[in-house]
Amino acid sequence: MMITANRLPASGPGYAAGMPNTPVVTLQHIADLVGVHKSTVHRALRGDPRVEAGTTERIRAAAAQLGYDPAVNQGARALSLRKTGKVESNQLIALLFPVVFTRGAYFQRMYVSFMEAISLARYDVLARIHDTAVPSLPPSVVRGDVDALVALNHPKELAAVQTALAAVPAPLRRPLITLFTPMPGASLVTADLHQAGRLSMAHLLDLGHRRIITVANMAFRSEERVEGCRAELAARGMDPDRHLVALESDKRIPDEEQRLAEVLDRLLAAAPDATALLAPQDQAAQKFMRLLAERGRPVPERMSLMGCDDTDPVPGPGGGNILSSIALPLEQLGREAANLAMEAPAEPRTIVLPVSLRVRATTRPPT
Amino acid sequence: MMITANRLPASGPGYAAGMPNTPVVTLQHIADLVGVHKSTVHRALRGDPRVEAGTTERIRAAAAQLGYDPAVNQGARALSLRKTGKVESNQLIALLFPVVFTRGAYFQRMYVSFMEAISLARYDVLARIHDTAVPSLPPSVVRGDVDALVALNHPKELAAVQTALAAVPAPLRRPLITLFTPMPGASLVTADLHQAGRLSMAHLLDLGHRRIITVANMAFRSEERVEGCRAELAARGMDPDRHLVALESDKRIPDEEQRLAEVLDRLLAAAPDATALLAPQDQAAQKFMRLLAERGRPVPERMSLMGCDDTDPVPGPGGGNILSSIALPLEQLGREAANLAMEAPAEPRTIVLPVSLRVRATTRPPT
DNA sequence: CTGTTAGCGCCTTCAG
DNA sequence: CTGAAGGCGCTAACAG
Repeated sequence: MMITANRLPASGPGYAAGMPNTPVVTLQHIADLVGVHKSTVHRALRGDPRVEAGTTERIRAAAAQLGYDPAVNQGARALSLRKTGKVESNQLIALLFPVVFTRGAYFQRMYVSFMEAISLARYDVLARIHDTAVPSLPPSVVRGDVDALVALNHPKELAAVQTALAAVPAPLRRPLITLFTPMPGASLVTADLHQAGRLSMAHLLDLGHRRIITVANMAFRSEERVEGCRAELAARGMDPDRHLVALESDKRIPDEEQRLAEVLDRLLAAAPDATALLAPQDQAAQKFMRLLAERGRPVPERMSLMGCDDTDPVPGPGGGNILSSIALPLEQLGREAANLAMEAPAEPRTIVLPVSLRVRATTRPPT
Repeated sequence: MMITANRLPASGPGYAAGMPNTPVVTLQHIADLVGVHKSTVHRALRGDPRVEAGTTERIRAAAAQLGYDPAVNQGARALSLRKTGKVESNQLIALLFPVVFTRGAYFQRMYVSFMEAISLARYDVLARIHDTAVPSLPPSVVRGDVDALVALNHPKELAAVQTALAAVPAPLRRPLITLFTPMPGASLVTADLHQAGRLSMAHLLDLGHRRIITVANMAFRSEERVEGCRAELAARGMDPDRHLVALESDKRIPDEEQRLAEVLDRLLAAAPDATALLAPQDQAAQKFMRLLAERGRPVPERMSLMGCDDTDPVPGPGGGNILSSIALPLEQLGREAANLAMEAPAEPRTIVLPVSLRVRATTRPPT
């Protein structure tokens, strides 16, 4: 192994111009100024009641005067605390996510509320795009500089994160919080996707649909959603296998448009009498809508269509969104993940948030 | 001053379950294993040629075997290096931005390419939402943990950042890179907004427009854009004051819709014979379009309209974008900011990227 | 109530 | 070519 020397250029005159040459203030400096020992300074600044009130006062004043900032010497503090096994919060949460999620409203809505919750508490976010190409953990995480990790990704990548995390020394290891995908030993923040399946199925059944098709593998935990669909059928005493046809899209087809067309054609072949399509995501719903029209099944006249997530509106003639969908509480998911991360609970916890049905114009009784 | 004890819960059994109890490996551990002094280990791992080749080999093997990770003990290294005034890169870039920018395509496009460039180089991003409500610098920045800061904000907030930065001890202070807004002593990455003004004005003049109205204070550095407009007129030997009417919107009006309506009414009153409107942003353009229609001046029949930024499409009847605009290289801006930050140049540098005209359907010759 | 000491892990200088 | 010692700034245990 090789420790690469990766030096930073020293702050040059360009930045020094007009900038004060503030030195690094240490406890010793304050001690010298007040005329006490540095450990007394340490105790005074921590509010140790054993220090005489007057001394504490003088020390605090000196610290303020010198501009002492405990944050500056966090490194030394962490080093020292390691001796006794204590860990101090750095007010920093790591967030790992794949590149693909940076595009699209889905992730953005969670991300923004996550950032807001973090910033509100005066924490910071260590963001890293985490792909299989970059499987390593950020140095700050390895160093134990973060209070917790939040990871949003597919199971395989999450497993890689856990493996990497297992390799960091136990005292520096921090809790992991995943979004949507449960991982053993990690906290989980998710939406009730089973309920999402039940609600969408209930809506279509209430409208009178009896042959419904869906794609089983497109979004996070699609299987949970499909299970919910089947559970709703079962709860009504109906045969899931008869009323719901779920097929998987072929992930080997790189082009999304083609992939959707291919699975749609298979679905329609398997259930030519289907009257409703459950799309696993709004984005896909929009595309399915066009594909269905091309196949002589315009939505909603000849086919009802439901999205999921309620993130990407399908504008109708009036400009408003016409897509019936299941709304996920994305903002709340981001917030809950942030709050859980800042709590950094010693024991893994699971938070499941409710979803809600949004009935709009793409669903109607079958003709 | 008070150093608040902000302890983290120790990693509990929940996380330890199935997790190896990896200890923190230090140079001393390797030294013990190989039977040499820890300073020899240090030298060997750094590739110091003075160490005997065989010894180096054995030390490296031992390090690998124990799973030594230099990142784990960065804190101690930084502490020690402080003695000699050296600074080591943490592969970490701070990014400060206001909440408002997290919504909308404008920021997102820059942000994603910024993150991608950073991640590609195996760096990380320390993200903080920086508002006037949270004027302090992240502890990691104060501690000198980042290699550079990138800040995207309005001049007042940027000034606050510089003030806060001036207060951090000189050896821990890192270079600042701003986007769009030049600050003395900081690097700048921006688009050629003067050119944006010239190009949009040139386009309208070429179409035959002679009375053009615009808003002077809505986007970043609007004044530069307006100056460009005037420069184009001057370059053609035309009187800027006669052909261009620029007014400021009233920032005290909280509702954006109302604010735009108010300035539009003033503009139309000041130049009733105007045939074209230059909107400072695409988002505003979309709203101006509706406001103009309401005022009996439909775009483009009775009024030509240009956006700026080319971020928010205005869908036409065919679904495609119909808004003529000036495209800013937002992805490139993000990338350049990232690269500049990772270079962390000692001397401030300025990067100005070109913009380009996008002619679409909202501009046509005056009738 | 306050001072002294040792040590967290590393790097560097000085000895040998 | 390798070892020993000192110190970065902090905290905690031990003296007084």
